[in-house]
Amino acid sequence: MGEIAERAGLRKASLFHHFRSKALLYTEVLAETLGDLGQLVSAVQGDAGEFLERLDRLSDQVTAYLGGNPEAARLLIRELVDSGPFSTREGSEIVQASLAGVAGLLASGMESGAIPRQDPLQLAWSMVGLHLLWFAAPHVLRHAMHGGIFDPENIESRSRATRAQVRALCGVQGTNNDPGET
Amino acid sequence: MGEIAERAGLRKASLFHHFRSKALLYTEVLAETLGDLGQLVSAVQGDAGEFLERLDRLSDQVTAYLGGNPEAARLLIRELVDSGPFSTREGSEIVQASLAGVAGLLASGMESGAIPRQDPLQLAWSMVGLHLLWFAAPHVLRHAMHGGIFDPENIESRSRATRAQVRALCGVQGTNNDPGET
DNA sequence: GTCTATACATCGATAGAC
DNA sequence: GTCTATCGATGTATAGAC
Repeated sequence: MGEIAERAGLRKASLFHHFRSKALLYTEVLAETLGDLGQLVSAVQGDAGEFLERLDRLSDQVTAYLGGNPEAARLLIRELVDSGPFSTREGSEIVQASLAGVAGLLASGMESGAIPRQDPLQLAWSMVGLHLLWFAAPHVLRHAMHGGIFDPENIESRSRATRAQVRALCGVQGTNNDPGET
Repeated sequence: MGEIAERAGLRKASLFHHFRSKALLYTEVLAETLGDLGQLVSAVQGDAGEFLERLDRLSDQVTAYLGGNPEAARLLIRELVDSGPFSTREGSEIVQASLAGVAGLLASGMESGAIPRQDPLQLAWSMVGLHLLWFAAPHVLRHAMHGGIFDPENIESRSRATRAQVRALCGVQGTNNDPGET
């Protein structure tokens, strides 16, 4: 809390005036991040159009969001692996709902024949991991990515790779190799 | 350190007799885990046989290891997303080497034509995420998996799904749906 | 090697002046 | 609303007896 206050340009006691506890501050930030991503899933679910197009759109938007909010992926992964307030309280339902949303989207793709039938939950969870972990470990990949993970050029490169990997993971054929599309 | 000492059946001061600092204890545990997994990769690299067979073997062995060591995946993910001692010191090279090992294995599969050409690093990292995150968030998936993630039956189920997902992620066709093999 | 006791620092949170 | 000052708890680590 001391460091947060310092970066915000005030003292620790003043920060406690705006957030009555550390847990409340944390919960507020996390809820916003989780809500943003959940909205991306909901939007794609309600959209019209081919399943694969919607899947690509979701991949792109998630990548853009995580790329534009460098703390988001780390924050989420830490909450998922540690048992934070969102896993013990009713916040757990939010996580479950988000995951079920992704699984439902994938299940609809299986029913329409766009992707092969498989366990939607395991597929959804692997997809979440695929998206999150890339942006959650900046220092591990900094050696290999010139300019760092959050460099706009590298985000664009990751966006293309993610789209292809998500399709491949779902079992869509012939789209794994980087297509010539710009 | 107090809780660790308690579980080990001695007092905190006695634990500090065996490990001179908390960081040294942590480093020792993490190095063992990282070494175990690195050895799995090295073994598969040196093996003979078809690429896809070796890839399946690696998937199975990694799943078995993570399933048999419930703290391993969480430990690794936390070290990767936080910047622990293994990211600032020369331990970073160990992580880089492990990742490069997986990337190298995948690159060899591309050269032999077993899988489509693509960025080996991005593919390797996504594969790492696919393996780790499943076993790193037990409480999130406990609702959906009866008996919990580490139930032997569920580990077996995850092993089949992982093998198929890894192949699919690499771009191998026609293996995504759970095959009839047992 | 293990213990009790304690030094020393940090952290979440509060009290009360301005 | 922000500040200084401080409480109380916790945590890493050490001292020294046994």
